[in-house]
Amino acid sequence: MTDNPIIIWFRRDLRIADNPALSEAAKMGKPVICLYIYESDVARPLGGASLLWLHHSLVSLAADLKSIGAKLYLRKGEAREVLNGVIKQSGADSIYWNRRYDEDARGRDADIKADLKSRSIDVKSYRANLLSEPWTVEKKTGGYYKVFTPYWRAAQAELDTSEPLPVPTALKNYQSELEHDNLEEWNLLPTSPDWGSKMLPDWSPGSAGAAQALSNFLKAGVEDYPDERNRPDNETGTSRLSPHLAFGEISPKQIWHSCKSDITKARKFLAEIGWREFSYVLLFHNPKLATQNFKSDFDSFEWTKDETALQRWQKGQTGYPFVDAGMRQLWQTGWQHNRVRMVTASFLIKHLLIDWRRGEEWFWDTLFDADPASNAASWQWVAGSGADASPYFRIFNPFSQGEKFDPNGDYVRKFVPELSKLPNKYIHRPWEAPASALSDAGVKLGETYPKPIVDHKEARERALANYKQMRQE
DNA sequence: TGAAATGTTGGGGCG
DNA sequence: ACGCCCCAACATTTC
Repeated sequence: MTDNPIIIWFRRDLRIADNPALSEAAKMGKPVICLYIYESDVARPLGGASLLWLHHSLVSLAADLKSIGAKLYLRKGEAREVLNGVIKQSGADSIYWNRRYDEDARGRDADIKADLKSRSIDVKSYRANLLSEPWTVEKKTGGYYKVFTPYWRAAQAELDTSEPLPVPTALKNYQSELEHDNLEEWNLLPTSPDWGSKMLPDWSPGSAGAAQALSNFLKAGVEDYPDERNRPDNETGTSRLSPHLAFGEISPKQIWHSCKSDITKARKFLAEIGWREFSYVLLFHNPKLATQNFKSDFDSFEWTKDETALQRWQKGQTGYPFVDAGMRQLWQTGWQHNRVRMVTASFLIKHLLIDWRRGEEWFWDTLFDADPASNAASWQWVAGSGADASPYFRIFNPFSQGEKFDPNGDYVRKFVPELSKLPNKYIHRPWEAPASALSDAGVKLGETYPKPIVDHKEARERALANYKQMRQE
């Protein structure tokens, strides 16, 4: 056997446990070069929140690798050129990686694979971030599932829920020096202003943080998830694993395995893993999922181009406390509770009639968990343009949703502090509060907190009329 | 994983 | 005892 090194190309699989590419490379007994490339030629660059997370996740991965005797090499540039350079410098004769599924990355990976193979480099790719490949679950009549429930029923029979791979122990690190970037020089962290350091105390990027989040969630009781997941005022009601999953700091298989002792108890929670898998099926078969209506009848829909309204939604100044709390939670913490995502997205699309793609872009930029499949599929779900989508007439009421799922107003008070002294009765609808209640709470509508940007009833009727018209055309 | 309008039922107040 | 009205509570329909 030659002693030529193997390159392990890390992408969105920033972990050392249950990492097939890494484990397979370790098995070969050859020196390994662990490499992360900050690709400069991607179709859709990461958003600001994702870049911040990536920085810390890479720091964490480097430490994890160090603990098993390996170094993480960082390089910026076009993947093909970087890989060619590393091969030339190191004499590597193999490259292993874990697959990714968005069209741009898939295309690049396929080109690179063909090119390297033609030069007798051994290229191997693995499934690491999904429980089944998006092309494997098919209907009996052929084609892929476009409705979640039958998809998930069929998929569960085919999921790979085998034991997650352990952290490789016998890793032989490549010993010579290689060209290497300094992470700081990539400038992934925001400066002037440094909004990042305020966001991170809530989070711990990296595999250890992911494991901790999972353990906290399971301790709180996964059996309570079906109800508690709807309560944004309960900080332990959801797993908060989404950013960790998005960067591959934890694998869906590891999550599944942690629930294995009682799958029934965890069924609702695991169904959310199922939605993630389903989103990847949709993305795989619809590469333009983030920019093109899944249902083409929506192509004729005339969205409004109200920049002021868009900005008020983005900054949490719509005058609907529950919506504003959600948008401010996103801006301040890089995350928004799932129940609230449905409400804020519905508000942008249906109350303001703004194109779902504007919302998708905003979430892409501001969410730590921004994911090419989940983000696009979920926005289309709310718009009604997606597969198995929310029906056009489903319009979330921005204040009754708050009253139902944040009954004590704790969530609103946390993120919309200027309303915090309002009594529960009016916390979700300050425009109905009598003048005395407002003045007692120090609220001046239109000054300290905005009046509703649109009237709910009118906006609802307008949305129904517009959607109805589109269906008739 | 919706909201609102409309329909139905049944108890209680009351003449 | 009876009919009538009101209305809450629940069910069904519609968007």
